[in-house]
Amino acid sequence: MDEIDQRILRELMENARLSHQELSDRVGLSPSPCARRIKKLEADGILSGYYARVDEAKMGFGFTVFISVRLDKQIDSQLEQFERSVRNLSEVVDCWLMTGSFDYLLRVAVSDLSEFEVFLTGRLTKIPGVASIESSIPIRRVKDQRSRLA
Amino acid sequence: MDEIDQRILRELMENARLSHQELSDRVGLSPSPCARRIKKLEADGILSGYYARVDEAKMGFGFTVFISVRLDKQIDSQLEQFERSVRNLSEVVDCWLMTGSFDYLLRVAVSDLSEFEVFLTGRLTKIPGVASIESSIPIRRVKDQRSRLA
DNA sequence: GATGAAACCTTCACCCC
DNA sequence: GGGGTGAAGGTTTCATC
Repeated sequence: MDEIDQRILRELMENARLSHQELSDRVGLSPSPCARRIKKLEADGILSGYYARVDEAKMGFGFTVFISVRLDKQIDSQLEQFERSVRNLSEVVDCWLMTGSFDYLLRVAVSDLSEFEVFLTGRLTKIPGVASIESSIPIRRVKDQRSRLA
Repeated sequence: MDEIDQRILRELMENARLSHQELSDRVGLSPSPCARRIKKLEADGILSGYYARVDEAKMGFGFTVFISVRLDKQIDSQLEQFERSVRNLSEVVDCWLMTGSFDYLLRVAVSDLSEFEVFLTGRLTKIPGVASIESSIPIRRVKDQRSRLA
């Protein structure tokens, strides 16, 4: 992992569709060593996938809410059930299990406040074991780097 | 935007490197109408980019911390200065401006607790106007869908 | 929405330092 | 060990139906 690998990662993080030829221009190498390095980064699991970004606002889900959830019991079976439910809820785009009070932190994408209410009362609070919920509404995203490089 | 467009988006969200041929097999179309639909989705801004994912743990930044930051004054110039600083801090991978108490919510990726301390005391608290900081440490990511489709 | 031809890109063996 | 070259095979693109 040298300076050139770093530059390759930086370029691909911004544009995964760059051809080896264009990439090789930008990092100062010819296409085939470039391709070889990419193959190695993939084999090592450092490059762990390529994905398209879909604009949430354009899809009609431009209203984001962060939700902290506490369960009434922190037993395995209840965590598993909650996590299974959350994975099946299309509104939940991100979810972390937190230390401390054994909360979950969720990022939810909906169309507006009224759809959020439907989600909250009709879906999230229906999951067994959900004890309390706290919502925070963001104004805008300031930075979205997706993962750290250096 | 019909069922086939949805399926194209779903496939590309999982694997942006799919060739038009393979994609066309999966959605039940031949390659060129497939390519035309992708072009249109890109032109409409629905497909807003293609990104490589870099494994944070493999890069040595497997320790994630969420931080809530409050500024002492919520005036424009101070928000701007804070946001400029945050964009320049490589440890900060995600940042949202929140409603309510005009906090920022940050996701920070570091190697371990000691690097986190360096970041906290050496960088974040050095930004002018930072009044209070609250850290939360996640155990693991339960869901990472990146954006909502349906 | 499908077909097919031209242009382009990726891949790999091989050579070089 | 790592970088360059070139040819074969596959992919994207576009006019056309």
